Amino acid sequence: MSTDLSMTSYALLGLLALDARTREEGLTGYEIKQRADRTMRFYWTSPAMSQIYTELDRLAEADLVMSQDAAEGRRRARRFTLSETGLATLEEWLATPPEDPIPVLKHPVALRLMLGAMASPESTIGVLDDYLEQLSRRREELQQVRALLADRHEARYPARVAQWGLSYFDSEREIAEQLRKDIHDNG
Amino acid sequence: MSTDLSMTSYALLGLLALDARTREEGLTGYEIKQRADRTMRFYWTSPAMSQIYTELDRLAEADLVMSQDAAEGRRRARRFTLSETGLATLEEWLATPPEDPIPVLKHPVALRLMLGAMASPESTIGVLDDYLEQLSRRREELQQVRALLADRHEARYPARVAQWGLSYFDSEREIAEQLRKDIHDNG
DNA sequence: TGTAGCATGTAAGCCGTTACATGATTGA
DNA sequence: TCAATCATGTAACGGCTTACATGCTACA
Repeated sequence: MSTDLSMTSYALLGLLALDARTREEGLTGYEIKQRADRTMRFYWTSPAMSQIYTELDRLAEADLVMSQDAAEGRRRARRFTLSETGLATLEEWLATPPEDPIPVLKHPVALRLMLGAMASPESTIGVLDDYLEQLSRRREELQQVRALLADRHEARYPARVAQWGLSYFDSEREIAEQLRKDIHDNG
Repeated sequence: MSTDLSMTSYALLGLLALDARTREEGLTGYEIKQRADRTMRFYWTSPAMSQIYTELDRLAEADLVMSQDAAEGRRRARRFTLSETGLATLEEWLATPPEDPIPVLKHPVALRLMLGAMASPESTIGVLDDYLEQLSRRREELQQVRALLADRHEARYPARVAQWGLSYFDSEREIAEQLRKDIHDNG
């Protein structure tokens, strides 16, 4: 058990596990991508389609997922479900606390801000404004996801994660506005 | 000009640019790594030593940095400084607002929380507690960096970035505590 | 005298992306 | 009938990490 998968593998197993609670047929690679785009991208990444298929092949090879070709009449499709080994692997992973739980953050705006002294205050403020705009757009998207999950007891954990994301966006908005003002006032 | 470098390349150019304002000799790869470990890792990544050397070679090849072998007597070392082209490239990059300014966040704790329903509340709370502990450790480290920069006018932009990081840690602490309580109360 | 820190590099390999290619089905 | 969406895959490559290898210098 547990040939040490990548985080993204566990994430895919997780999406399958979540789905298994409400459906039986499993998910196609395409559908997994949609789920990832809708929620996972906010606190992880949404892997490229090609990677999802590659990853699913690898997981199938390791007997962590089972694939089943589409029923006749329908468009060609492979539907993936968690195997028992897959479920056990996922549960084992969940029970093992992460060695280094600090998130990896790659913040292009902060990177630029570091060099703000090399640019005009106006252009730095412009970058912050762009960021603020993107933030509110993203926040709204996530807010809609959150709304779909609200009050569904089985979805309370995903709802909490969405809440986390909203809180992050709010905090970013606040500090970006503060820094904007600071730069405006003090250069 | 501008053969489209990776973000990390710009980050390295940025570290060289910051250093150039107070020193003339430039930095060794080793010293760049130290700078990156001290500050950059909080909002970007601190690249592996091997990558820094590889990257510096590439930048030197493109005439964006100049390397100079150590003066005699000293231990063998290559010191890197920004070239004029390098400075121009960096300034051009700074003037071009990022196409997609949303940070990439890979949050292993949020990923696990998404699947909290598969584990016991106690174990999920344990993960959050570990996270909170790491957070406060990290916060303290950054606080010290921040303290070093405080009140030095030339360092006001790096100080702002540090401030940003502190605000992020604070926000994370708050939401993690809230969610911890929520899970404790409602499972 | 020996260990920690300074300093540089090569090799192998993983993870993930973009670009490309193919084809079926639905609905306007 | 034509575009959008569903659906799957291959190839090439970039970025970054770990592991490994080497050697000097300061200092306890």
